[in-house]
Amino acid sequence: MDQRDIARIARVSSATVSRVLNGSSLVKPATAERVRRVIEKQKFIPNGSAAALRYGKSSSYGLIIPDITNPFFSEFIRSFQEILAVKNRDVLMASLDHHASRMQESIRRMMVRRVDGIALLAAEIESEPIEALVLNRVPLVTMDRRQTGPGLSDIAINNVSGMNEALEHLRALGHRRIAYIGGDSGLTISDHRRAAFIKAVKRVGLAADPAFLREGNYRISGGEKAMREILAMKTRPTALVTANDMTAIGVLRVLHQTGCPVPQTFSVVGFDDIELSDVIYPPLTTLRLSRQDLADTFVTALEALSRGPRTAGKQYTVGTRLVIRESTGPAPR
Amino acid sequence: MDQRDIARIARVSSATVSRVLNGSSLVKPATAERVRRVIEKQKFIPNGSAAALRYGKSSSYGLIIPDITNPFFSEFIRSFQEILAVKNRDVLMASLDHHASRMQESIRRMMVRRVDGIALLAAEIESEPIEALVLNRVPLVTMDRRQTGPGLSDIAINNVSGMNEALEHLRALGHRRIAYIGGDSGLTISDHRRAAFIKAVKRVGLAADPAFLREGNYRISGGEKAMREILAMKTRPTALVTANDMTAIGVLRVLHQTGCPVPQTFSVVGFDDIELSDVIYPPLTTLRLSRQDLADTFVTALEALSRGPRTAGKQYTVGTRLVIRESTGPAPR
DNA sequence: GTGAAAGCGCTAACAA
DNA sequence: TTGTTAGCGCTTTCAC
Repeated sequence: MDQRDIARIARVSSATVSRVLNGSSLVKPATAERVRRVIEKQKFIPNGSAAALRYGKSSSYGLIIPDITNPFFSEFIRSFQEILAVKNRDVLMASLDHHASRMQESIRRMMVRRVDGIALLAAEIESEPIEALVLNRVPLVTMDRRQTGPGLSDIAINNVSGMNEALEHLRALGHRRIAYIGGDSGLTISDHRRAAFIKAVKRVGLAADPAFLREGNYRISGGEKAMREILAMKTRPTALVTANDMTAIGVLRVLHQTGCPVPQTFSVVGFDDIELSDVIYPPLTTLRLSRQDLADTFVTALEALSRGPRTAGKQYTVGTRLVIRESTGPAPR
Repeated sequence: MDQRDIARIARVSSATVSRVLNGSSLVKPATAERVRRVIEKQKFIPNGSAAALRYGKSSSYGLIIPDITNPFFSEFIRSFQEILAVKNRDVLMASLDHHASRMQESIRRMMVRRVDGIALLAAEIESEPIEALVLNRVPLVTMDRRQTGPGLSDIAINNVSGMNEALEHLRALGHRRIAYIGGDSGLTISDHRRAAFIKAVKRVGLAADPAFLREGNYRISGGEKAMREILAMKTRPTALVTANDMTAIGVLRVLHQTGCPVPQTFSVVGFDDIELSDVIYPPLTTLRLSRQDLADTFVTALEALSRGPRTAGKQYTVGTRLVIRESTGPAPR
């Protein structure tokens, strides 16, 4: 069953059916109505592949994330899809799950599908796949790479204001030794966040002790490992800031196991504000990075780039802000 | 850049390029090699829409889930995608996020894309969208609907063996009053699971007190609400079985807040074994339902149905088994 | 072993 | 306001 069949039954041409389907104003209302009725009656479903072939694009976007089981990303996906569903666009998702090698393969699959653009929230990307995208005029929007170009936009996370808030909060509570547990080192995202922490520490008049800067992996396990190392130190911090909430959950878990009450022995500040943050014990003080805002910005950026094939990229920013719950308290004396 | 361009450069016809791309054995190795080199050199990416148009199918599957932020489903997605990526198939995902109305719309979008089949892990489905799928010969594989037909398979969760294990475990620990917190009532999935619980209770020689059968919503909030109601009862249970781990987490949270140590005051058994189960406190005793097995079965079922347009559906089963951790212990006396 | 050519279903330019 | 028609890029007979 194709448009021609509908056309035949409705006694019009297939062009008219196409016009009706696409809401062209050129069709006489009565004709349109007649065609619509036939479409309805026949339960006709247009063939998206044909339209995609004709247009050279598929009205879908690719989305590449590092790890779908990290709630931050699944919550992001939800927002991203929701926004695009309203615009009648599909999402082709790929989760790397810590196999960096999948990046190439995912991008290729998306190019075969002729996606109208790719949102890349994942860690590093090598220049080769980027070149392939540029070459094929596929818009790319990255997160916190701080690099733009033709068809390439970036969304920076403004860690700084949030980190400043967090450090002021901790400082006001009397903390002077504050540690940071980052993400996988080497990722630009980790580096920026870490740098924002260091800057904020200095800003409140404290020294950034290198021993207090630990590495994690954005997962619970990384938080656990780093926290155990910290507990083994002779001079311990009294507060910890982590690169994301999963890391903070790992930290809390170790503290719980070793019988260190939070926030009496340590204050903990997370990053992201995943839904779980409000549900774990104690509810986590954290830097909120709105998935909704982030998803909105990604869509805006993608749409802007989709307008022209070599539109200049833009640098966008989304902010963070402190949400105070119960995992922070006065420094132990 | 299309196949004809490649053909021209390689001094062959586009048919030969197509053959090379699809690994046809009809091409002389030397020719194939030459073509491959040109493809490589030109960084040619075939157009999937054209192939899809030609074939009438898109080498992709649709996946519909109720809630992507429930770890059970995000873990499932990971497995499902991983299996299909190897087979070079894409996944078109839709998360309903508790808007049942999105089902129709999602199915329609998938039909427009001419998916080769749909995996439906979501709650209820009305007969209308199912008919549309059958009419268009789109294979459908559902979970725990226990209904099959031409082009329609089902994967039942064998709750029974797991529930029996759980009840035997609790019974051996001396529990006699055991409550159940289910999912949203009215869903076939909830009903089956609840029925399995009741059966298992009787099997270990206990009565299934209706007051001990509560309703939840598969989310943390449902577990919290039900647990608060249970705490308000005059005769309380000493153990709880929940319809999924998120519900159990809600239960644990309320018990924590009200100062009831687990498992000393209540034993709690979850369902699913999401990765978080091992990380919360206390680590959750739960009925493991392997996402890997489930995803494997879905793919197997979809592929079986894809072979012929009206292949008879099959009833599959995946099992559950008890994982004992620390949220269960001897009944308080 | 390879090529020519038809056609998958749709849209848009042009004609009427 | 509507119809005719030429492709979009690919696969697949059918010839050679």
